[in-house]
Amino acid sequence: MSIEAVAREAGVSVATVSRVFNAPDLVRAPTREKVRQVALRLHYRANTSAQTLRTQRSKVIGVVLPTLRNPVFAECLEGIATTAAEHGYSIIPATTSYRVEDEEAAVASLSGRSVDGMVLVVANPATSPALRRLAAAKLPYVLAYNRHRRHPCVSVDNEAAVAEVVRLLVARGHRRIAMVSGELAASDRAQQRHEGFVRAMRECGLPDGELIEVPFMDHAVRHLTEFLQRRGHRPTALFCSNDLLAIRTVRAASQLGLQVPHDLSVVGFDGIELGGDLTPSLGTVVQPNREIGVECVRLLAAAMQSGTPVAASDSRTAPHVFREGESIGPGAAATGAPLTPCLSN
Amino acid sequence: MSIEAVAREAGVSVATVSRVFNAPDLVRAPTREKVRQVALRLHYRANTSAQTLRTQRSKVIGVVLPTLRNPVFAECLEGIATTAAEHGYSIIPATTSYRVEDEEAAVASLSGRSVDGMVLVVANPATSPALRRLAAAKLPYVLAYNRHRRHPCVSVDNEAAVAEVVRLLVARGHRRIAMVSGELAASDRAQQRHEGFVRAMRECGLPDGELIEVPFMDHAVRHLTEFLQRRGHRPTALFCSNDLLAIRTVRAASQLGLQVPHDLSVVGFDGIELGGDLTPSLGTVVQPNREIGVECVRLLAAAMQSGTPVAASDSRTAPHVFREGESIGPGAAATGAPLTPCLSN
DNA sequence: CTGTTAGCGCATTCAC
DNA sequence: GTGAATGCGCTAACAG
Repeated sequence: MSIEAVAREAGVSVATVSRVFNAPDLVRAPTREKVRQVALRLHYRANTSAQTLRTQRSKVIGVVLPTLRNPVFAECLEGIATTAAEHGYSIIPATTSYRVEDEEAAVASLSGRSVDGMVLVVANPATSPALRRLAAAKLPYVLAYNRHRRHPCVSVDNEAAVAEVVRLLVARGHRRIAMVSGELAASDRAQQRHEGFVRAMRECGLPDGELIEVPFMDHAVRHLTEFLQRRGHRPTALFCSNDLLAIRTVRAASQLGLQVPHDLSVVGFDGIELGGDLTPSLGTVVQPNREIGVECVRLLAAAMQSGTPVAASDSRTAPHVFREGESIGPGAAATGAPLTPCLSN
Repeated sequence: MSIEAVAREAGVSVATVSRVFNAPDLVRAPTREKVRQVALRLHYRANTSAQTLRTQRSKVIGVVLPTLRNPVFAECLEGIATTAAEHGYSIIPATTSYRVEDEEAAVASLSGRSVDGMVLVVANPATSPALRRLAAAKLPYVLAYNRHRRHPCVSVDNEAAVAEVVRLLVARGHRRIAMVSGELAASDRAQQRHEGFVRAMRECGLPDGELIEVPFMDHAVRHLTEFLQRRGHRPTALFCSNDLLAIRTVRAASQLGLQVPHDLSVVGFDGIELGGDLTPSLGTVVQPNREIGVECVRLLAAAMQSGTPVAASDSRTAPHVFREGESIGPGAAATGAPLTPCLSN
């Protein structure tokens, strides 16, 4: 089942067989058909390693992401995989568990696999050593979810999205709004969303919104339960930096006997598919997770085609949409207080 | 950064450089160190394609699964990826969207990538043409979640697990129990779980449990809503063939004003991580999804090491555990009716 | 212990 | 249009 076997069986040279698959036009139709037939009969499949070695192009895209346990990334990877396949690429995923050192290791490992390009979700593009390496290796790459002016990124406008959420909550009468987040230091997304939150609260003339930082996802429920218990003058709405956190926030509330949304409104961010099927359904900022993956691959494919790296200026801002959900109710402060100016936006 | 460059720079032959990385013991310590240092300085990374071409082993495991949008498979893939990495393998995943023809395509594509082995989740091992090919190609493979005596599988005992669920529901007073499933024809798991359901109901002396078949996951909620509405004498408990379905069942109930678990108990199957954080938390049969992936890779690694295919007799039954959840309440029929014999098991 | 050498399977000049 | 020959980078004999 090597090219040579096919050549022999078809009574032509290996070069001709190669041409039949890589440049059919250069081969006379009868010869071409003959070869194709023989190849089919012998179940011939070109050896990818040999092709890669010879052409120096592997037709493989490396994918680095934090974890598949967060549906956001699983959905995105699905988009990446599908689109890559459409373009004739395979993918090799590697997960980092949010560990920066693992980002480097993953990039190194994938480079060794001589991938043609990479899609990655890093903790923070500004400080990622993995990215320096990539750039140095002149390997085309695109970041997903990250957002940085010096790197090619596909992501939503986190700050704008959060601002919309805050305005919406305010419009519904909420005044005491707090934000729930994982460690801010852990990712640029968390920082940007928090940034947007702080700014939007200010613009709405509200006191600085409190930040509830949950260090470990595993302890989120306990952490949040304690917070909600401790606070005397409880927030009427919690904006969560991601859907997984939002789901846990709902649980924490319920464990204290608080009804969502009656006693507490909860908003998420990410738009994981499950969210809409939950009870109460999760109000959230929906990112087009699958499409983000798709777009990353498209950019990458174009770059790999032309042999040029993807430029930072090729970055795309993916559209986000707010999805209404039953987890959001009217604020207790529906006292007819005057609407703040920011609502006119 | 080829092996030759390193050899030249270190003043040794390429063979020595190769040995330093593949059989260090064969090289005198000083030489070894010298080479290592040079390699490090030159950022040398062995070219995987060349290695593959030469050794005929790619150190890659192909993974075929239905979708990453079901957390079950995402969790499993995470286990596969991690364990593969520990064994020095990369993975190339391919998704089939539950389409049998895509299973074949995926296997073909991965074979072309000359993977050393494969982990797959197929619709039905008994009828899968993809598996025939694999066996013919003498490529070692392991099935995850599938269960078939003629193939090496890692899976839980679906029938036994379902029987436990039924008994538990009966013990809590439920008598009218129905099962919710996707298309039975779509997978052996669905069939086995249904099989177990029917048998357990019978063993408990209950009338044949009704089956609610939901053809498309997307319409699950609507479908279930209609069912619950239509039925006069409604079941008091619904056993769902998987967690995604269970979540949607809860939603359908809630849309009709039914309280879970007060008016209806819902049990799932799969044990996706999210389930425990939902409100109400999801009672379900927990499969060790990550571990299933881990075990598949272990079996595969052993086989690839020894050059022998994985035998059907190497199949493992992964332990399942029932996770209690708030979605399960007492049956309305807590009338003090005598417990059925099957409860003594 | 180390060096020389022959392919692994293929794409791609360069002749014809 | 087609064939012969070269080498991609590496490992595994085999020689020394």
